[in-house]
Amino acid sequence: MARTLDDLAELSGVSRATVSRVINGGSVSPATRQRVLDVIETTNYRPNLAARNLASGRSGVVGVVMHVAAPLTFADAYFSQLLTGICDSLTSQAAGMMLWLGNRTKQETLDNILGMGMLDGIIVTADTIDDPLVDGLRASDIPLVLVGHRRADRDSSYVDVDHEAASEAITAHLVKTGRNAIYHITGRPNSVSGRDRAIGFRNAIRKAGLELDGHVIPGDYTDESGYEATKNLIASGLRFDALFCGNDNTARGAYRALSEAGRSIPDDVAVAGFDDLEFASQLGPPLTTVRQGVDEIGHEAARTLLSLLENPESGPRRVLLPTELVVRGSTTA
Amino acid sequence: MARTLDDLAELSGVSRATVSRVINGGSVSPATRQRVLDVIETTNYRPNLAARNLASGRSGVVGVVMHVAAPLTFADAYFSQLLTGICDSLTSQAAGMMLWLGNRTKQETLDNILGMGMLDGIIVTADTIDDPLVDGLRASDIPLVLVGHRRADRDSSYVDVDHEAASEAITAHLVKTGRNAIYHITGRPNSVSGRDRAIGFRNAIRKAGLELDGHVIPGDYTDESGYEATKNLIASGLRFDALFCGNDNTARGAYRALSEAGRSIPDDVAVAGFDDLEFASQLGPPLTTVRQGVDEIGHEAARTLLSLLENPESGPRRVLLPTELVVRGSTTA
DNA sequence: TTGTAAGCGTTATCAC
DNA sequence: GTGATAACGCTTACAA
Repeated sequence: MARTLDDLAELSGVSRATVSRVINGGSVSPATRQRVLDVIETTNYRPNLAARNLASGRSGVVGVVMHVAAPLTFADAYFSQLLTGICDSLTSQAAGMMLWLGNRTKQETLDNILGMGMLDGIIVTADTIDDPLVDGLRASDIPLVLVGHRRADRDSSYVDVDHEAASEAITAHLVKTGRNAIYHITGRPNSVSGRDRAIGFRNAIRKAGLELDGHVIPGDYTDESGYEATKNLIASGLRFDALFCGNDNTARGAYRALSEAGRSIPDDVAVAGFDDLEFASQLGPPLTTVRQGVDEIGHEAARTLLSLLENPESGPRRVLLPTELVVRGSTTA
Repeated sequence: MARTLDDLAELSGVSRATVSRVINGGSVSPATRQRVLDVIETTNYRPNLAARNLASGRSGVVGVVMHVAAPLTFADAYFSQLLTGICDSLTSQAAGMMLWLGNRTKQETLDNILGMGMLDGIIVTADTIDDPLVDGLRASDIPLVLVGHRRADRDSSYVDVDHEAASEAITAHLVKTGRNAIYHITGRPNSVSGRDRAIGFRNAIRKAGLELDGHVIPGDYTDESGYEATKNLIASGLRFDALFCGNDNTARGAYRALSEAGRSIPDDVAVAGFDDLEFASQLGPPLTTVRQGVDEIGHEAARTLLSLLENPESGPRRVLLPTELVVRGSTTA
């Protein structure tokens, strides 16, 4: 069993350089190429990545960093789906991936990642707005694609959806269906998506000329926060006929609180979410929400990074994926 | 900014070999060591993994392979928790990890993984009993730790819990609390854990001298399978006073069916699960189940592999982690 | 304790 | 189209 290029070279009676050309697609005569390919086939040869990396400067391995509070990582289906999407795309492109999960301190993780010293590029996602790790990574000279962390600066590549526009759209839908006392239970404080969704909500409410003051209630993307916020709102005695929740989880919590209070959805209160997770369509009534194809985001992130590596000169990639407003029974009769 | 050992050597006025010794803990005089360390500190040097790997034969990177049907990967909290545990342990040991998710064909994945040619070892988990990928990996000469895939052969290292004993224990608990028409809704066919849990169930029933024939109903670990199986059982008109479900998800489905049929838990039917996922304690009534510390399994898998790499001569590691019977309201008044 | 030098398995630049 | 040959950055005998 051939272990090195030299073995292959000897077995096929050519030089190592020629074997390398066969493998990497240099110009070789059809006859020799075939001969070498046969030998490769029968010997079950596998190139040594480390050596290849050392000689060429690239490794075929990209890093995936999810700098997210540990328990949160998979509580929210967002991250698992994202990881699945990225992994899937990368594998099909024959690129390896190294993974960093959780949120250790910036420096520790940074040393760890950069110390790897062999990553062609990095896909990074983080949940807080000003994540020092993201900044540290951006400061390094390794190609980077941010996910769900859109930046205003001109030199970052990112893949994201337009949370702001989507939120404005779904809020406008609530307005259009006749609601006029609309509240928003926000996502996690300091999260990029939470902030942007709240902005979209405010925009829509302002455009509709509706009351905004006190209509933004802090939440944190959990079922519980939706439940508590809704319960408090009910207890406050304020009139409300629609709830735009930071995500589907939060909406599910709101359902519970409304049901306990005997308020009917959508007759008394319309409820809208964000994400379109699997359970959204199975709630009673089915939840109106914004669908963002999370695995598609993952795929696109991988594609984007690979294209960036392929062609680094062509400047940063800035990809905004479309969302879809999914209207179901929770907002319309 | 120093990029190579040679840079460091020059800056600190010693040879490259000495710098290498400082970094890898060879014998160096305190004075020179300090001098070199200072230079390393100020230059923010990071060793090149590929070169180190090429020269030493080890990379500090382990592979993690989860050969599981894609949609299943994170539907079951088991795999996410496992991954989190592994990742956590590995990172804290300064070991990198490469990840392969999903279940592509054996050969494709195998080429991909082995072709990496730089992994020090692999942690592999798969859901089916005879996974060819697992066999392919075992056939390679790379150190391997199996998770949830205990093997009888004498030369595999694994980390698992004793599904069989745990199932026997929880079934015995049902017997002891006076149940005598006990049914088991199994886990996924061909899954290692599903098979072992069913064996444990059978053992307990036999020892109790109860009826076993027809009492093992096929399920697949999903909520739905629990719901359907229970519904059918009710429809069949057969008397039953206890249900041991393949996992907590399945038990949740059973709850729904029982509730729809107006049967009370635990008065009419006792229900038991397996896993002790977060929701188990929040069901009404709280679910009696088996707790297996999944993240601990992940930690242990990482530790085991690292120890195996450290000391390959000392033979395979075979770790069975303890489980805990958690008795709650679903089986006792 | 320290330095010298021989690899590790590729890729890539030359000549031929 | 093909073959020498010099990197790539590090580890590790072996000498000194």
